[in-house]
Amino acid sequence: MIDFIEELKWRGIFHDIMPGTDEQLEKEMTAAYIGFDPTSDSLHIGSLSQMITLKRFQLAGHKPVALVGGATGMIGDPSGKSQERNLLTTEILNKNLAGIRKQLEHFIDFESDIPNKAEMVNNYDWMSEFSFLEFIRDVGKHISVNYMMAKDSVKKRMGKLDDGQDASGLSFTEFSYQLVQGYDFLHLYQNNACKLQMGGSDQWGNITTGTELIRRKAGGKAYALTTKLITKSDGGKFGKTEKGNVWLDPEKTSPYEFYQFWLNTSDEDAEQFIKIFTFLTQQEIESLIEEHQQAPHNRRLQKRLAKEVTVMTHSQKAYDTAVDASEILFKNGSIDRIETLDNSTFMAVFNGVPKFEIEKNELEKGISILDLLAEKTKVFASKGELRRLMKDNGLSINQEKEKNVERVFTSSDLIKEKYILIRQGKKKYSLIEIV
RNA sequence: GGGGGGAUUCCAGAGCGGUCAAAUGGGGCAGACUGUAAAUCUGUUGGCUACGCCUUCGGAGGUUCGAAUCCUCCUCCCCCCA
Repeated sequence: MIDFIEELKWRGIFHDIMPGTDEQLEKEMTAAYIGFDPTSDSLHIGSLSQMITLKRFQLAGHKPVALVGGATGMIGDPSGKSQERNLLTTEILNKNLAGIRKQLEHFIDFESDIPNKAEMVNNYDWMSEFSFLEFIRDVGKHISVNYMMAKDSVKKRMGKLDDGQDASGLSFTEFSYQLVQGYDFLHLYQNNACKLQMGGSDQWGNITTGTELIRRKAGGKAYALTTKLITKSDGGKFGKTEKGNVWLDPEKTSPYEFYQFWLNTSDEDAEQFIKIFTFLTQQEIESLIEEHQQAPHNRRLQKRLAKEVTVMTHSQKAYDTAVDASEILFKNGSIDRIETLDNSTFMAVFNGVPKFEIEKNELEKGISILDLLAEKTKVFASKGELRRLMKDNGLSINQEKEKNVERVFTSSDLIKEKYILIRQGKKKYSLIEIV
């Protein structure tokens, strides 16, 4: 059996642990849960490492429990937030829960007939039954306000900040979040024999409220394990691009963009990420790192990382298409190559590229480049921006550099009889389609 | 309640009657180099029918030939003393 904690440690994701956790894991098959916040209808790659942690836990012979926060999502976790959160409506929450369930099922085995098959629970199922009075009598009585106020996530929102400014304060609703999450742990401890809660290091406070509650109310012993929050070597926030979050839902982030995100990982981060986000063995990873250091320009590490994560998240097919698209868009992307693509491949390659439309007859009349790209379509925000780009030699039309501001377009400029391909700089494509 | 300071272009932050579409830095975009990396260097960064015109310096008025700059009122923010 794989030593789960050792595994997390060499992968560099281990953060903190409550004493006794390792003994518990050695002693017996243990159930552990991680909570997922339904703040959106898809998880993004920030949650990916948590899902993988659950998966590793399962591979180590233990039983993972994925909790979707139907109840806690209604409240909002103050951890890591400097401002009071807006509440989600029930309708949005339900939609989000459904989306997240689907993604969790894709990663973790909830189906097969193994003793440690995964379970999914929704804390709304037990919290919605709770009356306020019952809750404050049965749960609130066991935890002191002093204890709750000592949490970092709460302290940061009260009194003065380091720079002397007043903290933003937090509502009773957010203050009570940790109790609700703590109760989840108690509930799962009592009903699902769940003895361990895992989460990001920002969850430590919430998790220990749970173990405390279990100790006081059930007289039981429960454990906590946290993983490091993933950071980038340049200090930027992990999982964000200019376009925002990188989502696991292919509708929100196309497999091509997803693949590109991982491919563009910096050298230092790639060494870290391949350990965290793949199931490759230590030997495999070490030899990859060594290969990469020998010939960094080949970017073997990034390619392998991107492959593993894309196949795992989407599919082998989606990965193949993403690689094809990358080849076409970055390497030998001659216009002839693009012209000879069949329609479905063409659409796959340009899936996720912003698309703009133009009336057929406008093009037949002939239209100037400035009007086409900055007036009729909004490929560029202003004509000035487009002029500047052309002056800097940064615009390509159908893969040919274009510097002529007077250029006029007609039907003869179409590729595949209905598109004009615009490229800004090296990698930013847009597609105009006639309608 | 009393006293003081401030609001400037994406952000930070100069400007304090004409030479201001507004210094400088950051960020963005592009070019060179390269590995679709990092670092570096270069250009660019309100709009347009472009050697000119239009819209911008919290909001509304006013003084002036001329205002981001002066005056009045309003809104919001911060600091100090109670």
